[in-house]
Parts: sequence; C-alpha cells; structure tokens
Amino acid sequence: MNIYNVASEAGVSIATVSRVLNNSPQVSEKTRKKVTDVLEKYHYTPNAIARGLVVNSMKTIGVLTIDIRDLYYATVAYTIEQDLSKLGYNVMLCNTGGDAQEKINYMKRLAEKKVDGLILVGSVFKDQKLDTAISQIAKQMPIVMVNGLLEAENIYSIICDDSYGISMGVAYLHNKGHRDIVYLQDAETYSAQSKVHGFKTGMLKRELPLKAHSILKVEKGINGGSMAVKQLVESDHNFSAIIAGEDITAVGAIKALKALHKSIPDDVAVIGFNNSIIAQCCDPDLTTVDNKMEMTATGAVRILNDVFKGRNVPSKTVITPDLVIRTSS
Amino acid sequence: MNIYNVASEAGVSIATVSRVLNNSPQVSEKTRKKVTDVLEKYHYTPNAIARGLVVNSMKTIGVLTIDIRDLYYATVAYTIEQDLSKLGYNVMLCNTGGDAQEKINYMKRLAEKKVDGLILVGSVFKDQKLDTAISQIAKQMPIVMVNGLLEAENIYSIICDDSYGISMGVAYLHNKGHRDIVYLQDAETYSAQSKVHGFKTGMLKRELPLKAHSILKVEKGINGGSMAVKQLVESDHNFSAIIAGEDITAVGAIKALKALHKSIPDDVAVIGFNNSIIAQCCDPDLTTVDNKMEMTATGAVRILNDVFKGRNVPSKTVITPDLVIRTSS
DNA sequence: ATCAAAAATGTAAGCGCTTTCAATAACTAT
DNA sequence: ATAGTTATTGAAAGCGCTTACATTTTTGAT
Repeated sequence: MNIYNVASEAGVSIATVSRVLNNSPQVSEKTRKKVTDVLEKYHYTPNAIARGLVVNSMKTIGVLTIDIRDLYYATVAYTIEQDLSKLGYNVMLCNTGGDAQEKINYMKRLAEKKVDGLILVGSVFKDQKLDTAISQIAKQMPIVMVNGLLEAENIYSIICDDSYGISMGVAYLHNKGHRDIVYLQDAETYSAQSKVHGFKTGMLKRELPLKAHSILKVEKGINGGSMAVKQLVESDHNFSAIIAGEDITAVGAIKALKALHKSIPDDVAVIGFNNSIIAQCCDPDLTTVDNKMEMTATGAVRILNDVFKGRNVPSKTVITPDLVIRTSS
Repeated sequence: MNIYNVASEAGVSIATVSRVLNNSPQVSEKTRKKVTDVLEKYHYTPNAIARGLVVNSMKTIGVLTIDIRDLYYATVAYTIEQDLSKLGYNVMLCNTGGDAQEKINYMKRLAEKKVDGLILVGSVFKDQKLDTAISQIAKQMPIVMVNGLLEAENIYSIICDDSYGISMGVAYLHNKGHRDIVYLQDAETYSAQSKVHGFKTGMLKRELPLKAHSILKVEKGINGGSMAVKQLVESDHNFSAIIAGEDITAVGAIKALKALHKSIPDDVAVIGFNNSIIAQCCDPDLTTVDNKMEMTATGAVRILNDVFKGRNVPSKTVITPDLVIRTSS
C-alpha cells in the first residue's frame, strides 16, 4: 500500500494525499475526509524512508555512549531519548566501549543513515585520529559532546565541572579534619582527567600532602575499589579518607575496609561520584558528588534543538555539580 | 556529493559506482581504482536513505524497553545492541515507561521508519488494545518479545522461566528450615505475574502457609522494600524470610531490617531477583535469582536473524534461571 | 584473423514520497 | 452574469540510490 494506491482509491492525486498526511491546511474538508477514510480502511503507514529521501532528514539522532550498563550512561541516554522523543526524534543508541576506532565506525554508519545530529556521551581523552574523524563528521551534521571537549565548527560541548566536584569533596573532608586523602582514578576519559585535576588542585590549595599513593589508578568497579584498599594497606600508606572516581569503585573500597574491620566513616571516610542509585544501596550510605546527569542530558538535547532551529548556541556550556552528604563521610 | 558526481568525476556510469560501493565482484580492478580514488578524494558518504528506499530496509531494529535506567533493561538492551551491531544493524532505542499507549506510539513511529524488526523487552500484563496493535504491526515486520508472550503470526517469544526461578528460592529457603516466607511483588508485568505464580506453587507444593501478608504488593525500589518490612512488622506478620521481585527491592528490605537490628540471614533471610550488580553492592551480599539477561538478549537477536534468513524458528523459547547463593540467606 | 562466450560497463526504470508550478474550481464584488 | 481573487487540486520533476537488461569490450579457442 503506497500513496498511489491511496490516491486512486480516494479519487484524488498523490499530491493531495501527501497534503492530508502532512496536515496541510490547504485541503478542503470534503476531500480530506475522502482520503482519511481510505487511510484508515487500509491501515496505511507512510514510508518515512521515502519521505526522508526528499526532505533529507529521518528525524533521528545518534547517541554514542561508552556502555549503557553503567548507570551514569543509562541515565544520560534515557533522558536524552525521552527529551528527543517529545521533539519527534528517535534515538539510535550505540555502545562504543570507549574504543576510539569503534566510535569512528559507529559515527560513519550513522552518517550514512543521515541522522540529523549526534550526541557523544563521554569521551576518550585526546585521541588525535578520533578528533579528526569527529571534526570531519561535524561537516555533515551538528555534534554535541557531553562531558567531552573538542573545539571545531559545528561541535558543541556540555560539561559538568567534575574538577570542581572533586575539589568540593576535598574541601569537605579537610574541614572535617582529614589530611591524608587518597583519590582512586578509575578511568582515562576526559571526565576522569578532570577529576584528577580537581583533586590535585584541591589538595595543593589546602597544602595537603600529595604522596606516591595519593592518586591510585585502579580498575572501575567493586573489585578495583577493593584492590586499591588492599594496595594502600600493604604499602603502609597512611590515609583517613578516600575519594573514588565513581560510586561503584567507592563501594568496592567500603567492602574492603569493612573486611579489615575498619569503621566507616570513623576510621576512614569514603566519597563517591555520580550520586547513582548505588550510593543508596551500600552500607553506610555513600557521600557522593552529584554530577547532574539529567540536567546535562536535557541541556544536550536543548543545544541540538537550538542548532536545528538556527538559534545562536554557545560552543561550551558548563554545569556545576553538588556534594551530597550521607553517612560514609 | 552524490553518486552522479562521483560517476562523472571518475568517468564511469553510476551503476559502476554503485557496484564498487557494494563490493560487487564484477568490476575490473582498473575501474575500481578509478572510482575508489574519487570516493576517497571527496570523502564520499553513501546515502543510506536512498539505498534503503530501493532495497526496502534500513538495517535498523527497534528495541522497546520499559526504562533503560533499570539495570536489567540496560543489560538486555546493551547485549542486543552489541549483537545486532555485529550483524550490521543499528538499534533505535525507546523507553516506554511501561505505558501501553506510549508503546503503541513508538511502534507506529518505528513502523513508518521501516525498521527491519522489533524487539519488545518486558511487557505489560495483558492489555487487549496493545496486543491488537502488536499483532497489527507484526504484519509489517517480525517481532521478538523478551519476557512477554503473545501468540500471533510473525511474533516470537523468548522467556526466562521466572516462575521456576522463584520456586527455586522457595525450595532453598524451605530446605534451610524456613516456613514463613514473604514474597514482595513489585511490578505488574508478565514477568512479575510469573514470579508470583512461582511463589504460590512453590509454597503450596511444600505445604507452607500462604497467609494474608505472604504476598505483598509494593513499589519497586529501595523505598518499596523498606516500606514492606515496616508493614510486615506493624501487622505482626510472622516471617523468617523474604523473597523480592527485584534486587533493588530486596536491598530496601535489608536496609529496613538492619534498621530494626535484625540480623541477616540469621533473623531474616533475604533473596532478590536478577543477579544485578546491586546484589554485590549491598551488605550482606544478596542471594538472588540469575535470570540470564545476556543469554536472553543474545537469544532474541539470534531469533530475529534466523527469521530474516528464512530459517525455521520456534514461536516460543524458554531460558532456565539459576539461583546464586550468597550471604543474605 | 575470426567468432563465440565471458566479463565489464552502461542505460533506464523505479523505490514512495514532497513540492513547485500550473490549472481548475469556488467565491466575491460589481 | 462577469472579471478578479482566492482556495483547491493536479501534473511532473526529483531526492540518491539499486538492479534488470542491453550493450560493449575483452578473452580465448580455433
């Protein structure tokens, strides 16, 4: 069933059917009814591919995340999808696993499918080849980077000030009397680098000690957090507080500390990052940095929509995080 | 830049360019090179919409979930996406929020966009209008239902035997000497109904008591689980074990029990469902039913692909869950 | 050199729609 | 009734590609 069949069945031209389908006002009520009757009778479904070919848009946005099983990305992707849906767009979701080449492959496929725009959530820290590819793709459609930065034509960034978030954590712990604070870095993304930076500057500003084990690179996750504590204890590193790059890593640290019969927060205070549901699942409840996932996602969609509407959009938008204080600190 | 420009620049016909683009073997090496040179020179991107119009396929699958922020759906969606990506498909992801009308709206939009197939993850329990709509859509493309059932032409189901999963939990608790077991029902989906059924039959089979508060309807989540415990205590319902419909609800129950200074598992044993990462975050570790999310998702993709390939596919596939025993029971 | 068969290339139709522009129908005021 | 407007409708081109079929070129055996 196509527009020709509908037209001949209704005794009108395809142009008129098209007008009815698109709610054009310039159709008389009489012929409109003739057409809609046929439309309903045959459960006609317009072919968006054919339409897309003409108007050069499929009303689809590509969203690239690292891994949607991570609640942070899930929340951002969810919010983006819901917001875009309200604007009439569908979302092509891709999990890149944080691999640059994979990301490039996905972007190329989405470019062929002529998505109207791209939202890249989370980014590998500086990969020249990737940056070049992104800039190239941006010639075909606008790109919004969430927690990633790349200054180029047609590319917009929305970023949570993760650095400031971590420094808030440092400040809070310092006020509580802590001096020996350890930071667990559990990724290499733009965000992760920014967090490390916030930790360093926060510590330096308060003249707190930055020793060999003050910044520990670990694997993200429960296991990574546990291993970190083990490593700290084995190396006799003195510490009274831990800040982790993600809630889930903080949970691992808590588990290991409890296994060593350390009391939290009395012996060791722990702070996480993301304010995910996990922060409320562990015991004690986790103090964590709320990086405003929903606000960031909503902002990304708004930016994209503004670009489509031809409105003026700043190339960089910054979101300020909060420190959510619970019982682990 | 389109195929005509490439053709004239390379001095060949558009048919030849098309053949090169599609790796047709019937092109001489000489002309192939002429064409690929032009392709690269101009960073030519083929237009998949135009291609899609001709071949009537966009190599895209629609995936409808309830809410991707729920780790269960996230994991299923992730696995589906990765598997489909390997087969050359992209995924349109939709969060329906479990609302039937919303689901219908999404399906219609995806039908217009001519997705090659639909995977519906999780289903509202029996909504006649929805079932009719799904059957209607199935006339246009194959549909795979994950943990949902609808017998109709071109619809395939893959289901984890949640009922059996819960009955395993009951059996395990019974063997440990428990008699007064409470089940927390935290949803109304097909799965949720199936779990309740498993609980009832498991209890009856072992002649364990089913009283007024043995099955408690609660909200899914930490708060729902906590409220349930409060309600049980206030109503003086005697119980020594709790099985929850989802891990996150079990975590809520654990929190409330600990607040009442109940020891877990000595005073009350707790079992969750899903074997999500949350089960490893709480304290104590949660015994839970592993409903084989990845296996289910992979199965769904395999089914869809088999249908595309014209292979014979059973209309219903069943996955058997496992009981993962940890310290909460 | 010659011709049949095979390989390579080109021509043109068509996928289902939107949209411009022209044509027709329906009003309005005289 | 009539000319001038305005509201409806239709004809046809074109979006960028694939593919069946026709045509040309190459190859190989004589």
